[in-house]
Amino acid sequence: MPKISDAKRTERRTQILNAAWTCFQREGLQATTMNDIIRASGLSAGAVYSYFRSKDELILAALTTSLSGIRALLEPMFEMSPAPAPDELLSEIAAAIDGFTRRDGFDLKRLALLGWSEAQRNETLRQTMRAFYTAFRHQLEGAAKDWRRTGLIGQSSDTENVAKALMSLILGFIVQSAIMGDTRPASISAGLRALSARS
Amino acid sequence: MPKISDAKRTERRTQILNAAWTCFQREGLQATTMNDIIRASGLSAGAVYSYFRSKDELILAALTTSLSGIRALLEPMFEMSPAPAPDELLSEIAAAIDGFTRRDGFDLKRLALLGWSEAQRNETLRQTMRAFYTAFRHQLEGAAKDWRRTGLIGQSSDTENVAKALMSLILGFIVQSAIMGDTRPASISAGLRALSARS
Amino acid sequence: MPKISDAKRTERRTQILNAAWTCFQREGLQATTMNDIIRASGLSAGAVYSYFRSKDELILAALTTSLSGIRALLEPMFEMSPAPAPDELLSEIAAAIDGFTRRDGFDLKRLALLGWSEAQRNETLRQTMRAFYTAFRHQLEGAAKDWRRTGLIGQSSDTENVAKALMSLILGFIVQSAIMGDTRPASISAGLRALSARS
Amino acid sequence: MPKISDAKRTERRTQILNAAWTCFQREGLQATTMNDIIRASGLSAGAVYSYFRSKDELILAALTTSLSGIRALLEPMFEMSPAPAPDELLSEIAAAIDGFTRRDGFDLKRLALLGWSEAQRNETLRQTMRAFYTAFRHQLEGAAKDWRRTGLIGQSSDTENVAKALMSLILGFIVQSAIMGDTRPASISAGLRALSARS
DNA sequence: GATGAATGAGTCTTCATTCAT
DNA sequence: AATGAATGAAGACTCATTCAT
Repeated sequence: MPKISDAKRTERRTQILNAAWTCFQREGLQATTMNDIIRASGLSAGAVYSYFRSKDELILAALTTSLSGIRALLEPMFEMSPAPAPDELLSEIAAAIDGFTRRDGFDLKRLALLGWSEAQRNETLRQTMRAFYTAFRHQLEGAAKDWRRTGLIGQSSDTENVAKALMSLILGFIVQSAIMGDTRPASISAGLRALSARS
Repeated sequence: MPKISDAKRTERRTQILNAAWTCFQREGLQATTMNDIIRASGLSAGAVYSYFRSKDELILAALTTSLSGIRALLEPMFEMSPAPAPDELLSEIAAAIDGFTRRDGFDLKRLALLGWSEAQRNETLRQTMRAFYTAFRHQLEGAAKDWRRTGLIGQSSDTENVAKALMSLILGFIVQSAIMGDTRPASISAGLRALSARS
Repeated sequence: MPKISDAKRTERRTQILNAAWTCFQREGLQATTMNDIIRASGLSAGAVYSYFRSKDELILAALTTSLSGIRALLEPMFEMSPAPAPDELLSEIAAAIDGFTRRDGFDLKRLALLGWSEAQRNETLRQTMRAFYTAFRHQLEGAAKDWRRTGLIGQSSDTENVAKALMSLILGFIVQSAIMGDTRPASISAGLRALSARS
Repeated sequence: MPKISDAKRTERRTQILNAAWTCFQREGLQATTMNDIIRASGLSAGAVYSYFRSKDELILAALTTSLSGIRALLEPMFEMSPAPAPDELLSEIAAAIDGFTRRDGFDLKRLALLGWSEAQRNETLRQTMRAFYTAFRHQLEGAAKDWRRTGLIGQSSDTENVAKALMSLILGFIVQSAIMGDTRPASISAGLRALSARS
């Protein structure tokens, strides 16, 4: 076969990544063997290794691609001006994350848990994640500044802390949803609303 | 040789579990080898295997014991009556989790992330965790009912959702703290306070 | 496409063999991968395989060609009549071998060592080498007969043994030069001279 | 099995080394697979790897042990005083090397060729060999000094060169014997004698 | 009861070779 | 004729677990 087209190359990469995602979710990152992925991808060992140099690179690619997916998914929510109220923003973000799972068959939440664990022993991954979450929190802080300006939250609020709290609500939603399976996007925002509304 | 005393047995188990904790945190659950644990415990392979039948059992025991540790740690906070205000309770719980890390040298937060990941592929562990978190959330809901009664939150609040939101805040604190390393217990409760205090 | 010209074919073969030589010397015979050679040759895998059916064939060709190179190099030394004295012949041959290395960038001596090793497990190569060395030793024996005739060595000398000793001196020079790196062509002939000149 | 005795450990090591030697000679160093050695040793993969950390370590050990064997074999020849005449010393050394092969079933000469080749790409091995051959040549030079003193060779002889020439004769004997199979210890010394005895 | 050497299935990865384009 | 992507058997090595002593 002569030089393969770029489109084909990308398609093959995606094919392998999809196989990897499927396996990773079913078995976990370390427990998935390269053979699992190779079989699931329908390609040969050599082919898979010509696209990803090692299992670690494949793990990194799978997780990084997921992060990009979420970024693309959440980006639009921060472009509304003025920002939706906290509980609305929260429920929209949680719903988006939840929906991603349903739409593509990949459970972003499970993958997130796997990634956090992996990040404990993979410095590159840790850096990548940290950068991603930092950027994401910056966007949350941008919304918080909006809210402060428009009086949705107090004038003296520390927007960084607000962003951290919102971030926690989202991450905590992911954990509860993945582990307990009984937590819907709306529950969290309703809970936040209740906590905010003193009688 | 005479049967070993129960006290001795318990001590040995703890010795092994301590070794396991140390290794698990440093290397991750899957990446830790039995040999790592055996060496760290100062015992022989046979000895370790006479206390834990398999690596999986050891992982389960390590995580379950951690959960018990947290339970013991957090129990007292739910015995105050009336319950402290939401932001106070939150910061106390987060501080307790954070402090556990510092005091005993075991990072409960890292272990939590590892455990969530492992729970994806270990049904027994998943059940155990689910039960633990459910019980914990019930206690949070108990506090929420207090708050509703005392008017700290609205009369029509759904206390289950409040518990879910609080739970999220705690779990999210754990994630942020472990991955980003820049989130203190007080930040989250301050953020919650800001979100609650409309101008 | 029209059939490639013979000249072109020969050029390509040489190009590949040069690449192979370079790699073999740097990495050893077995440790060199076909990919190394393919990359070094600037051709495609398919192209290389259209000139040499297998790696073994390429190894054989590379070594055989080297042997031919040496033969061509040493041939003239046996055409002088009468033959130069033993120590002179020895130093000339050693110098020629040494010079080959320097001139063409290929270290004939390293290649020789690699070849001897390979000959242990490749019958074809062993035969080829044996034939080459036998022929070479015949030429040495021819010189020895000259010496016997001209009285440079005793009348009753067994010229075959003389050839074997000379051959040893040359082969041993190659080994010492390649492994120890401190042996010059002149050293060997000086040593031989000293051994011959009883006080 | 509780702690194994040192004698047993040594025996196991030897058992593995013997297996390795056998395989290396039959197949070559690189072409021998660990599985070959494992099967030949009668042990399991894990057992072999508990004695030798890697294939490279096993190769190194096999060659190093061989060198020690030769050293032990040749040592006594340099302890006679005065040293035997050059041709006698030569034939004794060559005969010893030749005999080693026959006695233990291991062909030291073939192993030598394999080692030289391997030394091209293994720095540790190269150092070890260089040290060994240097020491050996020093002993030859010691004999040469004896000869110079006793008038067997000229007073102005450069003993270093004499040693290099003798070394060449020995190494060359090894090569010829291994590759051509028609060269006996006595041939070389007879040849040297002929070369020395001008009419 | 304790030991730790031994087991061997299973892991990741490479690489000589082929063949569709 | 040439290309180089794909193949897949085979390699080195690991590690949870066992069991003879």
